[in-house]
Amino acid sequence: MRPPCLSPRDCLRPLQTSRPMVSERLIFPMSPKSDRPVVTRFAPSPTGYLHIGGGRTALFNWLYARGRGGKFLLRIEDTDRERSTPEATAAILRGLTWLGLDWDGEVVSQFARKDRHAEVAHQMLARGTAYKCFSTQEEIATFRAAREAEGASYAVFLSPWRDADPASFPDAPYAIRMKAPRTGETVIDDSVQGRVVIQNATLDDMIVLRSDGVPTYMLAVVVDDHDMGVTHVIRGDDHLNNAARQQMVYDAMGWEIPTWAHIPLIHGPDGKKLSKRHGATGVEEYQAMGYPAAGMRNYLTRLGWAKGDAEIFTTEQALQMFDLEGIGRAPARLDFKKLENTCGHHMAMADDAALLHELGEFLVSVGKPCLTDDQALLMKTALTFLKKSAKIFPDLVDKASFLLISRPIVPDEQAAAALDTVSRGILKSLTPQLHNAIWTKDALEPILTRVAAESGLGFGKLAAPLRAALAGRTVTPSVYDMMLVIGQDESIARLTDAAD
RNA sequence: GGCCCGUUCGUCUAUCGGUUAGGACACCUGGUUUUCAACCAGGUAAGAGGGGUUCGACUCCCCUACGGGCUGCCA
Repeated sequence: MRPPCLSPRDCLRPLQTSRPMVSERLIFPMSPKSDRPVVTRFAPSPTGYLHIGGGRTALFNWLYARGRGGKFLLRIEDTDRERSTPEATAAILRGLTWLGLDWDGEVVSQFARKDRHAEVAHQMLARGTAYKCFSTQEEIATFRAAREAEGASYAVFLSPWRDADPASFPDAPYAIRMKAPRTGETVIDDSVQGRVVIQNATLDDMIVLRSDGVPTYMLAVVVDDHDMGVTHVIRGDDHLNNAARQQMVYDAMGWEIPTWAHIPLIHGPDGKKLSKRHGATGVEEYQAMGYPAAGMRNYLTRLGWAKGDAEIFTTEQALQMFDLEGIGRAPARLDFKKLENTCGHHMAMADDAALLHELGEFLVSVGKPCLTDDQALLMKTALTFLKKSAKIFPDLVDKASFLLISRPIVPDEQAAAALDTVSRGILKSLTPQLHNAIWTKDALEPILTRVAAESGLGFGKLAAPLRAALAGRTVTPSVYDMMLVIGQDESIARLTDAAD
């Protein structure tokens, strides 16, 4: 995977549009969009962090494009200067990177393209598909209030300037409004929602360029998506209604409409819109909670999408399977139990070296000390069995505590109880027999079994003090596994410590 | 208020007019075991409600209820 650039400052460059305004129609001369390579994009606003729902939207876009040999682009919708921050952009890039979603080309700054947006607004003016509107916000408010007073069920603002004679134009600031069709209907042919029909009468002439010359979001998305060659717009269904107005811009400019795919939002466990009170909403919080990225991807892919009974799959398999047809239309709820279970499968499937590496990243992300070289070595060996039962990283660290601690081992309350006088005596008789033992499970097993039998105990009774001595606690991995990992000398030393 | 979208086990979902409505998570029971897990086997559990259409509806249509979204010179 290509290392994505991490400095937002370096990344935010305007999209290279070498094509002059006259050549829009020539960008994809003859080929219908179905023949073109897929281009998708993720376009977050840098107002906070990467929301888990945004992460899933990005994932869907990434899977769809990459699974088809297409491109996945990233655009930061930073036109709201008040709310956009470079820190938020950095957080979004970090979140995507952690999820393993790499993007093609440079990150596009929407704000940096404002001149291009304004240019298109003026083109619309020239084409007669937009007009100058001199109405003030007060006039608009008055208009709406009047209509509502008349009992209108909805108040679509009708600008008096729509068909006004240019000779009557005052010398005043104006906004550019799209001249939207007043009658008929706009049909959104959506790959997820199906055929959605919007009555044009319910839509007003939206502003494409504000009176201060700043383009609006509605115009900017369309221009950017077009210029970036986006073929498939996969985004939250909160944009479904917007799609109708945006489609009008495509029509006004004679541009080819992309394939729409409006996916449902993610809800919290209680079915309400996912918010802070449900706990984690930011992707990075999930990283800090210790969910492995591969498990996270798998879970998020299955949340709102399905292909038969497929539940646990690798990213490569997801790339193969993912399609728009499998996306559901109802919002899905986050289920932490299932997330954890999915992560457990991925933990068990993971390559040891890769897992060790990701564990290191997890420790860094939560500000815990990195493993020492010695610990890492032991961990690498222990991973072969630890990963089978651990689900998330904190789980893994906890199960590995026996190799992270060092002598003298301080037993916890239960461990101390297990190391009573009788048990210590048994350990005392066991230790000498280990000095010359061959350090394999096959060789150790008969020794421990014999000692247990000689003490008149079942092996289970011997295991308790062994755990206490080796790990300082009573809940641990198998005693053989632990002894093999920490080695003969260390094992004997710990047993000797405990026996005294 | 208006418009748009949605509604299958507790949760994620399969089904694309005819199925004993399937799988996964969770839960319960049993097994295995060296503790906790993990693992294995089994079980409980669903078409929001009401009308149509049809020989036959979870599936198609309408209404209601509930949830969500949009309705800005925000994105």
